[in-house]
Amino acid sequence: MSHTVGARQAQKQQSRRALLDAGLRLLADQNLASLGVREVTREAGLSPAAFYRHFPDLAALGVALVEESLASLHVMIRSVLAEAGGAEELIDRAVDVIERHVREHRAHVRFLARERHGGVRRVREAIDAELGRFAAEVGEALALQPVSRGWSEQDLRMLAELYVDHMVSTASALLEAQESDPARERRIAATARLQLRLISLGRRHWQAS
Amino acid sequence: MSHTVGARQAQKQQSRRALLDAGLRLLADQNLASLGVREVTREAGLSPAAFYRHFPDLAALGVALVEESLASLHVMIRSVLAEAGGAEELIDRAVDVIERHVREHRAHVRFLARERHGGVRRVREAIDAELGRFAAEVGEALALQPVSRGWSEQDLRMLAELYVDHMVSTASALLEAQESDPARERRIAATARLQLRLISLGRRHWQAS
DNA sequence: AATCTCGGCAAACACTTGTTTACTGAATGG
DNA sequence: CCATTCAGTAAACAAGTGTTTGCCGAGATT
Repeated sequence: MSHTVGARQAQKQQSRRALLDAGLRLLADQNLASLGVREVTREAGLSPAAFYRHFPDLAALGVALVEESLASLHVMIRSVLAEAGGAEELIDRAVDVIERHVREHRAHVRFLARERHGGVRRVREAIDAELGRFAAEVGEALALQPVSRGWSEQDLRMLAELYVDHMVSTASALLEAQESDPARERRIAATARLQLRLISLGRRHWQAS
Repeated sequence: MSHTVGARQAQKQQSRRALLDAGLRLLADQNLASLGVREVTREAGLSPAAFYRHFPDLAALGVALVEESLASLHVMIRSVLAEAGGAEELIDRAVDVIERHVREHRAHVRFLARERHGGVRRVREAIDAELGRFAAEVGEALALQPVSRGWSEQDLRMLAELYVDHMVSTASALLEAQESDPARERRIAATARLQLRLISLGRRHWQAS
């Protein structure tokens, strides 16, 4: 009758969260490949054996973190694409959203940047499968914009990938900037805006060349 | 009288090379942070203690690898910038050179991609200090091109960074493509060319907007 | 109320780890 | 040719590792 899932399951979820959080915390200055089961359980306040009640592997924990991290990223992307408007406002809004996202999900973003080319194959694959899906989504959104009239499927895809790659680069750069120099952060954001403006300029003259 | 540096030093250099090569080999599917001294020396055919005759740290070995990797990258960049020509030929040449570079220095490129956001601070810093220097160098080269007449310092810098980031993204993508799908490699190269063309288009209309 | 499920624990397994030690023996230099 | 330098070694150190085992005791189920 209650909408809760049972105290049993709730406690299990709590432990699972503790493990994920502990992992995320430790991965702030470490690689997934160099993480240890004992290390994680110690940080989470559980016994080593408890880990195996939740994940078979550390790689599995990594994949779970990928899903989490990309869920929030997904929300972010949609919120940028949803609002229509002139190119300039869209650019400003996109950069603002990225900036805020990095600030509010620092751990997740760092995790993605670090493990995207990291040493654990399954995690790597999970990440760029999902980034590919992002590009597809961005591509569909671009297709709806009037500027894209007459663009081929391939052209749209390459533009979408350019945007996604640019977003990733910018996020990575912001990550390191935000925790040291606050002025550096503004400089990076400004650069990103200029770059997006240049791309948008190229876009307007595509095929008209 | 002989131009050799002495059998003594030569043997030491040989061991050092063995360590670097062993490290590079192991880092093909591992992170620097998860690498072990014993692991490296075992792979190199030396005793564990021998390692400390060459490096104080594994991080130091990492930094040495960064220097190696970026030396070859540096040569590559110069070879792209040296040849003048129309925008189209320049783009084709740039992509070709990147493609070849990734094929011929797979281990180095993978190392850079992996450790750029990896878990070892000193290595991370070494890498992006050097990438910053690249951007500066590219910026200077761009300034000499006629298309850049009237561009501010800041604009040149942001364009250079856009190019460098794009190069890094492309190289990373090629890395994974080359060792699986050969058709995928061509698709990535084609996409990169399109993206560079779009950027170059934006460049021509900058400030003329 | 009795039974079952199952998340968590402590302990034990057999290794692997980084680093220091005292040493050996070949190239070096006077 | 004798003394020195020094790259490389084997052995030992304490400390950490992943994973399995049997067990407990609190929810869940009947």
